[in-house]
Amino acid sequence: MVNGKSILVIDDNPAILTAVKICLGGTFERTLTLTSPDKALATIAQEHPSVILLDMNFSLGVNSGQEGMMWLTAIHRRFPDTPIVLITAYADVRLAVRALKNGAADFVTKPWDNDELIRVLKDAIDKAGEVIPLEQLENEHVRKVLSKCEGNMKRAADLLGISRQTLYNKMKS
Amino acid sequence: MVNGKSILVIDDNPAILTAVKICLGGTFERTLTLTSPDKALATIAQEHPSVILLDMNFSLGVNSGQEGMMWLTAIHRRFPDTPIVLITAYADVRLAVRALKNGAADFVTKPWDNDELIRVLKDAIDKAGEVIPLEQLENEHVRKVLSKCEGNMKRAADLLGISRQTLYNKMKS
DNA sequence: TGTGCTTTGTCCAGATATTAGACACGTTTG
DNA sequence: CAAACGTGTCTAATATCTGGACAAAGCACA
Repeated sequence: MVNGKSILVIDDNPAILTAVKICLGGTFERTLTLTSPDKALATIAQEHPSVILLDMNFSLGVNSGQEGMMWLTAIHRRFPDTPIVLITAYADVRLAVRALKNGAADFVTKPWDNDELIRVLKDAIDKAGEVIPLEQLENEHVRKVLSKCEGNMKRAADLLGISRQTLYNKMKS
Repeated sequence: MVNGKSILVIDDNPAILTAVKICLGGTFERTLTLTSPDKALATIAQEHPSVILLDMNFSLGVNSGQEGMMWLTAIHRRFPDTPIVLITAYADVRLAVRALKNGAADFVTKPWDNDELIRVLKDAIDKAGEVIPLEQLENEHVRKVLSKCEGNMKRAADLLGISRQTLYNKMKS
């Protein structure tokens, strides 16, 4: 966990798994693979991969992506800190949108571009690693709510669950 | 602003504009339209629409969506509280992903389904209207960081920019 | 196995922030 | 106009945050 990044790739096609493994070998210290998401949760719990690359289409013939979406939500709920990048052969905008709304870090389509895949995975890890100081988070949220209330400090304070004076103080700084 | 929701539709095709206007007439109290995003910022500042429906492809022949993406970021930066739903004729997954990452509330493709469009727009408004109390936001963030630090409270407190004891207190509640 | 370094849980006392309440004043609204 | 509402400001009690300290526990590594 000190510095070497690891990745867990889940795809039911062993050929893809091999290809990805070779492609990512130079980037990640360890590349774990699974041909089925069944044991994904256990594997993640044990190995703590830095990022997960999850194929959306399992159970041959079912290409709606329901399967992958289900696993995405399951994994994301269990490990909200581990970024999940989805990959699918069926470029479906609606699916991609739904995936991102369900917590996916990114969404790429097959056939993929190696460099782009690596960039996407790195970005996902970087973004997941960022930690926003509490005060900054607070300030940003306060400003957002205040602007939504069109400057009405009383209402904003109310919505935020703090007193009006406290909101004053927070604005000064 | 009390209850009647308004929408601003930006599309360079007047026919689409008319179609959308009719489709949304029963849902929104006011439907504003623009055939070019040039005056979008001014219009938004003046009219405060509840949601914006923005077409991605202006300047005929340029279909990469760059134009729309530019306007998305510009509008989103200026009015972060106003949800922006993108619409495009060119179903491009990569574009959709980038749009969502750039702050779009949703992404739909032409031809659209009226009911779905209305649902998406309503969702966008609802989501934008939600206000999370400051304490809840704080707690969620603290727990996230703490789990990312694998329970190491000293490091978590450090990353959060608070003292270790304060983190203790926050955990108790 | 032992030695250092880090982390933990707990305490303290001073500094800072938050709170409810109050007040005069300006603005909105019916 | 009058009532209701928001603002800016103040106070005093309360709560929270902070740095510092301490022994004990955990861990890394020779």
